[in-house]
Amino acid sequence: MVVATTSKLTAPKLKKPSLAAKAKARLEPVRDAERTQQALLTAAEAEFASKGLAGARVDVIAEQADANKRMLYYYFGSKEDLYLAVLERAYGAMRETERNLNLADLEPLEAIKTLVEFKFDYYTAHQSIISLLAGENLSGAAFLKRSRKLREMQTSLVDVIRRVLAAGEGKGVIRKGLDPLNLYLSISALGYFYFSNAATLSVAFGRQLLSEEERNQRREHCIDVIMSYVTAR
Amino acid sequence: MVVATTSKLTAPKLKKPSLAAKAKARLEPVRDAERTQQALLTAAEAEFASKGLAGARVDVIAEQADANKRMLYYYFGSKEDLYLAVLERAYGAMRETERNLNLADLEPLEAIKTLVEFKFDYYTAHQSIISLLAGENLSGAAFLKRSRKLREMQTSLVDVIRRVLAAGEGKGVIRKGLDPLNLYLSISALGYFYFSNAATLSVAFGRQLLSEEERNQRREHCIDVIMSYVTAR
DNA sequence: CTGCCATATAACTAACTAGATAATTATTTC
DNA sequence: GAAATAATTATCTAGTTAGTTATATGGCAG
Repeated sequence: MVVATTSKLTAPKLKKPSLAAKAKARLEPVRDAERTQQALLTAAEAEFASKGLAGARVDVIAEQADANKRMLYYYFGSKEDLYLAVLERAYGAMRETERNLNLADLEPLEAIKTLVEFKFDYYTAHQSIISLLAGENLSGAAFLKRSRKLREMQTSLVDVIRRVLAAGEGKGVIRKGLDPLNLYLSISALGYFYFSNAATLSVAFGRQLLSEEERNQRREHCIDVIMSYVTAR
Repeated sequence: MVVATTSKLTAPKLKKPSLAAKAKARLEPVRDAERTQQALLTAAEAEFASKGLAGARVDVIAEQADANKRMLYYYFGSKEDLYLAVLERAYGAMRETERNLNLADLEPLEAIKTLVEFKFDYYTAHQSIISLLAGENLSGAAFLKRSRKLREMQTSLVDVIRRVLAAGEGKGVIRKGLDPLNLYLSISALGYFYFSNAATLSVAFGRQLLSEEERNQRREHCIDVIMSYVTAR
């Protein structure tokens, strides 16, 4: 049965259907600036998250987005500007979601617990933000600093926590004298580290840390640590 | 006064004195394999830590080490092998120091506190390990996995913590039912995150987080969080 | 003193990669 | 339905970078 194998040699190269071609088949417009930009952003997020800014390849991004490389430059100007766009989108989305928690409306202890759960669950669902942040920190936050959009996003979450802590103190349910910034850092840290260092930790402990079971245990543990820290006794 | 400026044009190129030249002046041997290797490793650690594997430049490493680039290949084979050597040295040193803490010899609560302090202080003194770990995690721990030396280094620290917790439970000073692995992760996390994400956090909060004062506060906070979690009540 | 070789240097190259050029085609506008 | 515009493609290029080649020399064994 040589037929099957020879077909590989004789058949014309099968070009994988382009995004435009697929769109046509679906009766969507062949040319769609918005769709192409989103496809590029999404592909770029995956590439930058897994390889970092220096390790990422613009050719790979274009290919993964089913777009011509020229479109990347057409819409984003340069590799670095594309990276910045990815960063702004991912980081901005996280901050936005965070803001919408409306912690001030909850009972103080419930508000703290909600924040711990949110942080953990957001990282679970959006692990690329971890990689992007890690890469950004490796470069001294060069791009975060450069971004007007992100600099202006200076969170007021610490102020929210401050009010929550004050309310809790007043009701006698939260320890006195807690520092809201350090508390926020610790809440972030407990969740972040587990995801950011899962790869090396899994090797160090010879154990798959990211399994669903381990993750649920870790989630409960994080809540436990923070709640036992903030609760008045 | 044109003299000073023209000298730039007429003077022969000033070669910066090579490592060998300096050694000669000091009456040290001009050729020293060990010294060259260490210089390369040290320069590489700085370069890999600040730029990551992909962003690092072998030419920069050689130059910073006052060595010829060829020596890098002579002693380490390739950029990746040099990176692995850096990783093994830095990671190995941390694990080695950790092992020497002899936590089992301390009172249970004192042992936990010592570990928290150690982690925080080690990161303070060796911030490049943070960057190396961050880079390694971005690549899914590809190199850590590849390293026979590091894989064999599987820490027994969790077992030590397990024994410390058991002893503390027996004496009634430590909460019952704590999970040693999650405790170790949390202790690491509280210190690590503060350093690994200092750059982006400083932008997000418009505040220099790494100042000595902030760092000391953070250190106390970390101790406080962990001790209030583990202490029986 | 001399011959050897580990250590070191400088100059080169092949491959890669971000970005540019220029021509082409779909969609919109009037 | 023609002209204008926006989106897209294939191909090229200049600069960079990991790794190599060829050559030189300091220091030690004998």
